[in-house]
Amino acid sequence: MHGDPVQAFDKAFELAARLAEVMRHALAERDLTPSRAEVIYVLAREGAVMQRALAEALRCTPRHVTGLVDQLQDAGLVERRPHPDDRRATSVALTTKGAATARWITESRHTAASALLGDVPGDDLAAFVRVADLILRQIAP
Amino acid sequence: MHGDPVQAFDKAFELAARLAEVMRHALAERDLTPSRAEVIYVLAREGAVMQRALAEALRCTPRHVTGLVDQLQDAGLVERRPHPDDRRATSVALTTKGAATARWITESRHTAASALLGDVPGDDLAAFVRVADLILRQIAP
DNA sequence: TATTGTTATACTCTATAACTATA
DNA sequence: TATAGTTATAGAGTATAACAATA
Repeated sequence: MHGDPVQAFDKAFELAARLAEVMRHALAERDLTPSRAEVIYVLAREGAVMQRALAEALRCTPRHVTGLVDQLQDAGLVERRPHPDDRRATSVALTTKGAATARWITESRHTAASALLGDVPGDDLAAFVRVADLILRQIAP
Repeated sequence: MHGDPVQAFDKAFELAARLAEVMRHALAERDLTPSRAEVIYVLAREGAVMQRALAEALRCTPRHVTGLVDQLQDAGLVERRPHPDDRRATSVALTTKGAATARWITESRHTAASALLGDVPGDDLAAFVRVADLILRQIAP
């Protein structure tokens, strides 16, 4: 069974479902959800960001961002600040605790990657990334 | 950047999120959700199945199966029948329309697999499946 | 008039707990 | 007493629409 597209396709979906489950479970340890974690990830990468920009980054509605930021703010991970140039807008940024959570996420990623993939031959990993990239390009938004 | 575990790990998650989104979108065309589609998939593979067994196959609660079967029954895709040996139990099976939907799912899978992976070299596909299998074994339930 | 964010409302997916009918 | 399924209830995630303040 070498290189059957349907087999690889099914495998990708099975992997998708299981990884999502594992990720939800790991994030729950810090009372995070995939969406909340993505907010933290975006803020760690980009610094202070308008809620509107968050909605675009997460591809969700502004209303939903309000809720996510509410939750993260209640948990002390982010803070709202008035936008310096536009008094309608709200700027969101990580708190010290939020930055620590971002580091925890990064470390967990590295730890899990080593545990799951540390023994995989480099050529196989490279092929995996090639195929994944190809799929991602073809289903790009 | 040949064979970085963290890169492959991140790629797997990105792929997971996008494929889930694509699948939800494709299934919505027939008013299906991933869970409802999985019920159909199980029934297509195993024939008539007790609701209790469905709950185990989907790794969800019996209560949730009640709801899923209700929805699929309303849509005319499955039917409930009394279990021949146990009057407490309910047996669920595909209707003719449900069997047709199962075939549509299979065809869609093949079509999408060809479109997304038809041009990928066989060796890369095989490596992709190898890595995916390795990850799946390590995070097995 | 258009845009930022919020309040109000609702739908879907999923879970726990209590209950009924059977085993 | 234990099991199969259902009713009742609840919580998370997400969406649309109407509205406030500001641009």
